Amino acid sequence: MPISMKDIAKVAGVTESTVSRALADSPRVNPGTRKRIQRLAHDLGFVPSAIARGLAIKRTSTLGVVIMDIGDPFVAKMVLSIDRQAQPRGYSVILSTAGTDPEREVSAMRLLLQQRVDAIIVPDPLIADSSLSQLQQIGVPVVLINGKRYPYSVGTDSVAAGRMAVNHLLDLGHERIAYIGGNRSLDESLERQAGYEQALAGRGMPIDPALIVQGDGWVQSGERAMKQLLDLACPPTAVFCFNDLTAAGALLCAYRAGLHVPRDLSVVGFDDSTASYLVPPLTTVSQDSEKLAEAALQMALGLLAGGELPSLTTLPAELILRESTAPPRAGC
Amino acid sequence: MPISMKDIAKVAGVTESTVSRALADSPRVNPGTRKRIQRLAHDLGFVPSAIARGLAIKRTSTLGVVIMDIGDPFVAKMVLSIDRQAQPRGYSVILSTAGTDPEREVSAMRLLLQQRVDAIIVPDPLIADSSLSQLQQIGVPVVLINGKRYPYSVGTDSVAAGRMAVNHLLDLGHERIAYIGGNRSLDESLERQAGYEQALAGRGMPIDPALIVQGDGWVQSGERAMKQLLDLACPPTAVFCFNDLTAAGALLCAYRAGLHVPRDLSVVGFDDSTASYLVPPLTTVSQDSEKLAEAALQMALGLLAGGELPSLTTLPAELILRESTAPPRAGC
DNA sequence: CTGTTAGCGCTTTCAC
DNA sequence: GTGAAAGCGCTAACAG
Repeated sequence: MPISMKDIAKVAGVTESTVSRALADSPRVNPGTRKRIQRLAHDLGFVPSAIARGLAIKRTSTLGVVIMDIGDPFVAKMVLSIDRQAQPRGYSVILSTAGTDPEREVSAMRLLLQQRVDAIIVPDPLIADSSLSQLQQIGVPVVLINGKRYPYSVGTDSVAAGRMAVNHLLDLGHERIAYIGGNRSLDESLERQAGYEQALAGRGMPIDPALIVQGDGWVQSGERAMKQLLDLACPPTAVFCFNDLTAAGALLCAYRAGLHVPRDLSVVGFDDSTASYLVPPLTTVSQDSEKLAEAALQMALGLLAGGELPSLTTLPAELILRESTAPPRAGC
Repeated sequence: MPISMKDIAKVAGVTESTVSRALADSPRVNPGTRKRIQRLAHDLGFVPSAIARGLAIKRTSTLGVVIMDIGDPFVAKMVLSIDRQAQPRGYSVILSTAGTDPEREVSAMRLLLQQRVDAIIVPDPLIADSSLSQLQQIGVPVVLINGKRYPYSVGTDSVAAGRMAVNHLLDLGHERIAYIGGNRSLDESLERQAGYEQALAGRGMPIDPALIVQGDGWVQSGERAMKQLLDLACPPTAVFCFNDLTAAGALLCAYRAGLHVPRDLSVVGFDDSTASYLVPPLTTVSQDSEKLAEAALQMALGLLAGGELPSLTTLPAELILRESTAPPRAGC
């Protein structure tokens, strides 16, 4: 069994409270004894019990993160970023995977509540509208990342991001630009699509429904969707994808069709999760996971402290130009 | 404040212990009252405090996972798998990122100990030899994934895996096969390299030091290493890479050099983390993260229960044939 | 079957 | 500057 403050107290010939104070660097303890106790604690290999402390002060310095367990690289990146941001603030991250069932997202939170996490962060939530209201009653602050239907959320400005991506393609001279959506985080997909439509509208270009096809955020669906697009009488010369995985699928489809990217087809992804690994390296819209994590944390801790409600925080996205986009070769 | 057993007890007109028993489905309580209390607890929205429970029984049903925070997709996959395996066993996962500094790996563990995790799992450890001994003294079971220098570890049989990968290339008729290593998990890289050498030796082929080049496990290093190999007077016709990221770099390099994979160059990766997204889809050695996680958990929980020391568990790897390997086109 | 009591390891008034 | 005492929410003997 690990040694406790009581043990230290005994050895130091003081009482437990003094040890507690000394270890907390309280000014209300003689500097001499403080030093002595701290040394002693160190020498004895004392490891304070965060859970006992948590019980006593009713805060655990612990953060819950809920994800569906699908291996979305962007989500993985977010988790790591959240942890990296939490650590210096003295917070530990407890993970809870929910699977793809939206119902389970709430039960995953319940698990975290048992651990008495101080707050909960949910990247790319799949939350049903019906559950949204519950979040407020849950007892601890809940902050969503990219879940704009909920008051407390931080997210990328996906509409602007979509516009930016498509404007880039328009600037290159493309006239038939497709969008492959994803249902992974439906709101997000719709926003990106809105940006797509706005960009086209901005140039007075028509929106061809045949050029909008839904995938599910995975490679395979991207491949399938792209195939469908290429089979069109007048196929697109460029495609904007819901995320990098979808774009990877599009790339693969082009490869199999013997098309060269970007010469014959331009593709742009989203997330910058996997984009730089691909051949060719993918032009993509980058969401800064580090900044998102930081904003989410600040909001969560702000809510904890009972601060003013900053409500929704929106971060800009950045278009990363790589090698998957170029001027179109030919119209149809 | 969340409601407690005491609250329930008051409402139910019984004592706290009865509530505790009822909620634990203890047989030592009247089925009638048990039911009643359980309903009551549910209706009151009772969320048991895992930390109080942990304090009392000295087990938290909590698992620590230490990773360096680099975004290795394989590690991310492992974390998710561990969590997925832990959940049904009633365990929660607490994450602790250590950065790339091996020293911090141990301090990350100290953090987890504060949370009184029941056991610690470390995927792809970077642990210095000097720290290894400390792990045993840490007070809770520590099991490493792919860290064979430590008694308690589970891992892929990387030597066999390397052999398998290279034998595949040999079977295709390749005679100049390179290995691009990684320092990410050095032991692992050396084992994979050993497998490479054994396979060559098995066919009576010489080992050309010029064909072995070290990377660092990242895409860029793979690209750089591949370039170096292609610049050889007599370049390899196939390359076996430390991991998929390295292989992605090799792919990229080939692309830039105008080489077609697999026609002009065969490449095989390792991990199956990112392999299926690539163009062309990568032939790779798959480590089953789910099985690794399961084995690690079993070992950890076994140690916790004071069971027999299963010591090192080795799992087989599987070669996944995709589209990045083919017979060589020409010798040099 | 249920209540009483003590205690897990720490913090925090309130006195001295 | 330090000690004594109570309590955080739960479990676990030990009685009855």
